[in-house]
Amino acid sequence: MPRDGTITRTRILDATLALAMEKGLAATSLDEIIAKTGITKGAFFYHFKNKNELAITLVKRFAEQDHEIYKTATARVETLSRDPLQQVLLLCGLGAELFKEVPENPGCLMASYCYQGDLWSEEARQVCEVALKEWADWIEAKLKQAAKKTPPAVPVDLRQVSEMFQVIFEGAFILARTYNQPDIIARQVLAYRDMLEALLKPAAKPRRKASSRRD
Amino acid sequence: MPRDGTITRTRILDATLALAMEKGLAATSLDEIIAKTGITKGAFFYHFKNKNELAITLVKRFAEQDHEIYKTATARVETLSRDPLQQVLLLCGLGAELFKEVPENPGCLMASYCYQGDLWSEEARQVCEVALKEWADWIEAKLKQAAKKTPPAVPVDLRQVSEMFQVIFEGAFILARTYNQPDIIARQVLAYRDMLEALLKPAAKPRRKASSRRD
DNA sequence: TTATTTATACCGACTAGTTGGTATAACATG
DNA sequence: CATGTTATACCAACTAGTCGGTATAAATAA
Repeated sequence: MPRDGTITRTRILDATLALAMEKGLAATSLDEIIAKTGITKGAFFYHFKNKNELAITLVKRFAEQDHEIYKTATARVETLSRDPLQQVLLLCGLGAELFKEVPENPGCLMASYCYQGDLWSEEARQVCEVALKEWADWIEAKLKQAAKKTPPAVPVDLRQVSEMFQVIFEGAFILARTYNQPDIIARQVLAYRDMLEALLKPAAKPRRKASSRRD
Repeated sequence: MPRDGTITRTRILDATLALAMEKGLAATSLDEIIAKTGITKGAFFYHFKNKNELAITLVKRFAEQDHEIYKTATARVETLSRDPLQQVLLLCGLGAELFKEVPENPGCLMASYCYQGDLWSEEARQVCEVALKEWADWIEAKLKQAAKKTPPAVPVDLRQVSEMFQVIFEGAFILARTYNQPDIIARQVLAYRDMLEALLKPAAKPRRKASSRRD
């Protein structure tokens, strides 16, 4: 076996992700990608048959990493609490924590693709849809359990409330960039958490466990 | 004065907006723009000195139109109700109504620019920031009035809750595109409205609101 | 052992077409 | 006419993608 090509391949993907987050993949030329990776045209086209295949590969990897985060995060909150509402609230807390330490260019590759038609193939769309829906499905199940115990004071579509979890992230990324203020992401997720709590927590029953609350 | 160039100018902007929403401005060539407008290169460069100036002009127009919507919408809800919370809830209702009839490519030009670094100049950023903040400012003022009358059951950052209005829209645009399901925009705004109501509306039963939270 | 084969990994000059942008002449209208 | 508006022709730089060739290292064979 010759030199290990997967290293180069990974470096291409990493470089491309960084550039895509910074300026969008559509506006990123292959020359920039190979320059940042430190390889040549030939090497690039050995690993990817064209730019579009690179785009698909990149978003698939992004979705896989998202899936890993989903699995570990949900598993973790399910061990931290037995109450479904608390589990969701904790998940929000974890999400906020993830964006406490601010990444260089906070954003979502899927959202980036959304607004760049060339990359938004049906294949990429489906990958993203699946990746997003698993979060909403999990949250919805939890919220419905919670609502059974303590029905919300106003009639509300719990599916939408669940999908709002993703909506908050995607929207917050955009505001973070527009305001040049990355901490808005964590703040928004926490605000969403608090609104969830107001919507679904038991009214005045003294059976409340002390949950540590950040300041 | 000879022929009226403002017509051509407007047609250029309209064509560009449509293309930018569909595939992103970075991936849209001037040739496509002039083809869609039905003019030639010469006419284009008479009206705009380069592509970047077109981008700035377009986002400024977008922000102006947004400002008009803001003015009429807030004025309208302020006549429809005297209660600040109801005004905000009505504003959400209006927002949902706007996206009931689905536009061809639901989305926000500002968000599109966000993810395409070339266009995201500091000038464009500031235009967007101002446009977005006036909504949040108005909502925040209303929610603070409402919270004075009926404090929320959980401690919550009302500034974040106000900015969430924009966050919901921006995030919902992305989910609408990802799910290929444009009605998610209206649904999300309505879910946000319902959560607002749960957070701030006077309790049906005039019970005591002892929010004793020891941290 | 050593020579040969084979498959993977990579290089960099090249091409055909596209890009944003310019130069300049023609046209319209007061 | 003069000024504002549009058209044609063109360019230099850049684009994605190709192609012939090279380097590496393991497997095989002498």
